[in-house]
Amino acid sequence: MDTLKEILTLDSNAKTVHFKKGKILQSAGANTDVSFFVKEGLLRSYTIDEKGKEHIFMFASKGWLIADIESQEFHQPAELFIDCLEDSEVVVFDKRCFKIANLTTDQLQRNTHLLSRRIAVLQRRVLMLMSASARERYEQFLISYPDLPNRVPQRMIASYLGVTPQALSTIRGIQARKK
Amino acid sequence: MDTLKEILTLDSNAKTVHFKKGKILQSAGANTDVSFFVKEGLLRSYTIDEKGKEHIFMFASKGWLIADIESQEFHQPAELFIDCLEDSEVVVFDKRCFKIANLTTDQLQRNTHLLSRRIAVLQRRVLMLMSASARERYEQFLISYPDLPNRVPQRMIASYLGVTPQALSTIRGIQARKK
DNA sequence: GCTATGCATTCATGTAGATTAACAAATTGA
DNA sequence: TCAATTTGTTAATCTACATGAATGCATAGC
Repeated sequence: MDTLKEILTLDSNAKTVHFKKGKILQSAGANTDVSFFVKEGLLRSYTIDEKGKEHIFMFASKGWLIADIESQEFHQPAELFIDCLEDSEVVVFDKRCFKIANLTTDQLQRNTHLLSRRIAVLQRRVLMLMSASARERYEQFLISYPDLPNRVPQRMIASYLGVTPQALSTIRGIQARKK
Repeated sequence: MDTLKEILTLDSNAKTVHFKKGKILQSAGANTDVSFFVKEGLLRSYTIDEKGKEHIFMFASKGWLIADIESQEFHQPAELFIDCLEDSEVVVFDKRCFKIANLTTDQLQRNTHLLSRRIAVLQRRVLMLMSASARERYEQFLISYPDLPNRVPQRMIASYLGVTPQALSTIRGIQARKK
């Protein structure tokens, strides 16, 4: 929970807030002046395309940061929605607290490491989306996030994987029959 | 070119090397103790899947860093190949130079910004792969990287987009006829 | 300069996964 | 507690894109 300690020391305005399941914390089109740190519970970020279809970009459980980094970096309105999949305790803090000049070297280093790991996860995600079949992506997902299938509806896992709920159901059916 | 200056002051072993087009700088399976900064020319990183098919992860032209961040972060053998698409001048430096304790705050901050932008680019890439058709991804690519079509063979653009060269050719044929 | 290899295009066919729909089971809410 | 909604499953059809193959051009190597 080092990240949490840092945030609290960095941004005196950061506050822990309790949100109910279903609460929308950020909507596409809004400005993106805050980020979220999950103390307890489960959040997700997602887009809605022109056809009204949801595409889940990431899940964030205990200990994770979640934010629309693309929009923050390019100073544009949010592209992602962020909402609660469970009742959650969330630290809401100003994204700029990571850019204040008087961060300690230690804090910046730890931050660098967090960002690098996020890049690593995204690198894998891109390569999987480009080269692996839906079944392979699902199997990899189960290994990477073994607790999520118990916590989120299957259709959201499908959305994260980039397939329809029907396709994922079929994959699971085939796998179950193989045993 | 601030990045270059930083690298040279940080890693006294960093050296500029000239490579010929086609030169492979890193192979999958090798250890990943170095990163590459492109002073001039064009590099790319890519995987080769079980069927022997290439999937281009990124292009790096003048001013870009390229490395297998996933493998570096998780201390695993490289998953990506890196090679030269043009005769190139490249600064080869130890990745650990970014982790040395005595970086200045300013250097770390600039590094943080570089990493954030990379995340931003990857976020967009993931969302595109999940929600956009091949044609839409191609049109977006032309906007984001207008110079690349003149510098790399079309089949590599197809590989970056996650489609076959034939599919991209068909898309271009349709677009040309529409005009 | 000529051959060989690689590249882009086009077409015929195959297929993973989307779409649509119908139904059963689980969850939610008054 | 019971109706209403959401979720997961299965199946029939459709479609974007893959695969494989043939052809014409460009490029590179000898």
